[in-house]
Amino acid sequence: MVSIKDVAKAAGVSDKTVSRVVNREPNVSTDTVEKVRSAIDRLGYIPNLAARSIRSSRSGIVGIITDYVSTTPYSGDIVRGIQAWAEAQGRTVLLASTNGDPHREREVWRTFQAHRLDGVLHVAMYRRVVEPENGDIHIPTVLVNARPKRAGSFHSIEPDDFGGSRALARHLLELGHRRIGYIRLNPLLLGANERYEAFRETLQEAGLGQADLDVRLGMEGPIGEEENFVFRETTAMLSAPDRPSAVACGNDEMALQAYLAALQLGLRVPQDVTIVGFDDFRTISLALKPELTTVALPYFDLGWQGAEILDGVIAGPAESGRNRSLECRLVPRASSGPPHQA
Amino acid sequence: MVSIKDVAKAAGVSDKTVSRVVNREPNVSTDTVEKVRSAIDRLGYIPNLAARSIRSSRSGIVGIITDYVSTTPYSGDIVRGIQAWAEAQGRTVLLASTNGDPHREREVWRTFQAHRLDGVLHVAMYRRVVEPENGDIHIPTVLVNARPKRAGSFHSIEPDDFGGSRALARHLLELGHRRIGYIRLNPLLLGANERYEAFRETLQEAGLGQADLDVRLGMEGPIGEEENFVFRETTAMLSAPDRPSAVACGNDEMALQAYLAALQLGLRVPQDVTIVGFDDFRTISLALKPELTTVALPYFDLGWQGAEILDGVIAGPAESGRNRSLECRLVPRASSGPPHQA
DNA sequence: TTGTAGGCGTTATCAG
DNA sequence: CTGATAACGCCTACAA
Repeated sequence: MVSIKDVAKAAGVSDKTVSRVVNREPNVSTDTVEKVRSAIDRLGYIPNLAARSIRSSRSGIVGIITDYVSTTPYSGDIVRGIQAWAEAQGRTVLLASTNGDPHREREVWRTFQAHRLDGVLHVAMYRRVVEPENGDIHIPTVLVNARPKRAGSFHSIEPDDFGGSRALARHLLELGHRRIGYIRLNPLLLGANERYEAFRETLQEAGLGQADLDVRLGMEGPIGEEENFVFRETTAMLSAPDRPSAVACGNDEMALQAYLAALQLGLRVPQDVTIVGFDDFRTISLALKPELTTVALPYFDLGWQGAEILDGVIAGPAESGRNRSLECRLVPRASSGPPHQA
Repeated sequence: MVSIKDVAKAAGVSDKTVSRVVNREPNVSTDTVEKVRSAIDRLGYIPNLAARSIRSSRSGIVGIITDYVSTTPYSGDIVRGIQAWAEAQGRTVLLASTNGDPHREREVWRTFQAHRLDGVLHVAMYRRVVEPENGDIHIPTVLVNARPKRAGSFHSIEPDDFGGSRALARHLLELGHRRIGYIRLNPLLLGANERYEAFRETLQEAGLGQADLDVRLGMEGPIGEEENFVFRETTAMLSAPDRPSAVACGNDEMALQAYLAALQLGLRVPQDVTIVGFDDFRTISLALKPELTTVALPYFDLGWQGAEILDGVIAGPAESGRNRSLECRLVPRASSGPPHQA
């Protein structure tokens, strides 16, 4: 491996001078710079960052800790967002995952510490409350798609499921729907309740009563091995004589199953029944015909902005943790329309 | 930051002795080990890997280079497979992506070199032929889900699309189908042609003629912004008077659209028409009702085994690159059945 | 503008 | 079994 000394020898200068050129320090004659540059190119010298980080005790690396394999494969976008940011900054990203095992997580923190990471993004693949198992290891940390157990103990960034769900409900109201079905997500998911509550609340404010909202549980059980009732429940819901004119689903996967149930009953989307989802999981939302009206989860931006926040924490004094909320925008497509006039 | 010297002082031994204990070298008295261990715990000492890698010129880090954002979000499983292997080995994973930009890729290789990575896994998110842009940087490298442009220039590991597609065709033949539709993937994808060729060939060997196979192009155009004809073509195919009794789709997303087309025509799956996919993209294949018969792409294992191969390359002498092929298994579910007896 | 001495945290070598 | 010493590649401090 060619080192700074080799370059120095080849260029006929001291190693410190090479160092100066590499780090663009001032006070080096144009001549010398030229000589050194050419030697660097000729020898293919690349500075050893490990050696550099020993001196500066700054590695230029940020770590990502993820927990479970995603329920929504799309949540990998969070990681992409972080990466994109890191690349734009000339930083590097170290990746580790815990599989939800606290013991494993402590190991990861040790590894991160051993690499002297500048900061850590603690990413939850589904939105939830977390308590990082970092023992007594203090590395600037930001929680992404999660909030800390003890408010203020960490900076964090989350999607605004609540607002997104309100927008969705308003959309259906504006189209004229007055009898609406709702298929709930697994109650274990933090987003599940917010989405449902926002939806219910918005309809209530518009004057709809209990009886106008037909709520069914779509999934239940431990994450990753839940039972799935969506098809059965939607079929039941749409077979009833007073069936709703619109069905809102907790996410896009559920909406897919609602489509199948509706079609199997001979109902057309959206002429006979409006179906909407949540997440804008595009593999599904764009593959469905007609394409699915849904709410976009800003996964990429959660990652990117989370990284920005982390950068601030690394640089500045870490005041008490703040929580940032990211808008979830309504994405109106062809699966929603006015109710069928029976 | 507490260093090895602090521990040495606290334990009343030399720093080398601490080093011995940390690295589990032999020839240290139980007594000393005990003393050192306790000092380490007391002080919370964690070895500085950067310093270690300076001496040993081995970082213990492997890099992952990915190209495009996946067409199939499931292909993130390749990365998970690598990670799982790395974690089992006590190695760490550095992540970078190129977005398909050769300039960017050269930068990534420089960064990897700067970190003195032990090896690199060059991962393609859709299967294709690649030519790593590593300039004159020589780090042991294995291509995953891809093959090298110049055969033998790199080790590589790929899924056996061909074999998987044969298995799928045989499955349909065994069920008794004799008139079959096929929706082709974007021809730009390497897997597209293999899947189609294997399928056609297998049917031909079974005595089916040109007229028994109705082939349609499902997608076309640059990756990520292709035009999608699946719904339209499947609808046309299944509306014909001599419609096929089974439709094979290039992947599961296409199968989803084929379902919608069939249902909209009032056809039941599988009683009226069998539909099968490819990839076993479970977010779709398990959400479809009935669940989708498909072929599983061994993404996770591509990652894991790719990492194993890399480990061999790092350790041993790098003989000329070999290509390993991973089986794609048929996953029979409820969407395939015998043809309807008209 | 340039070079020298020394040290960052670790391990290899070799002597004790 | 243990420790002194040097070295890894780089940078800080200071001197020339």
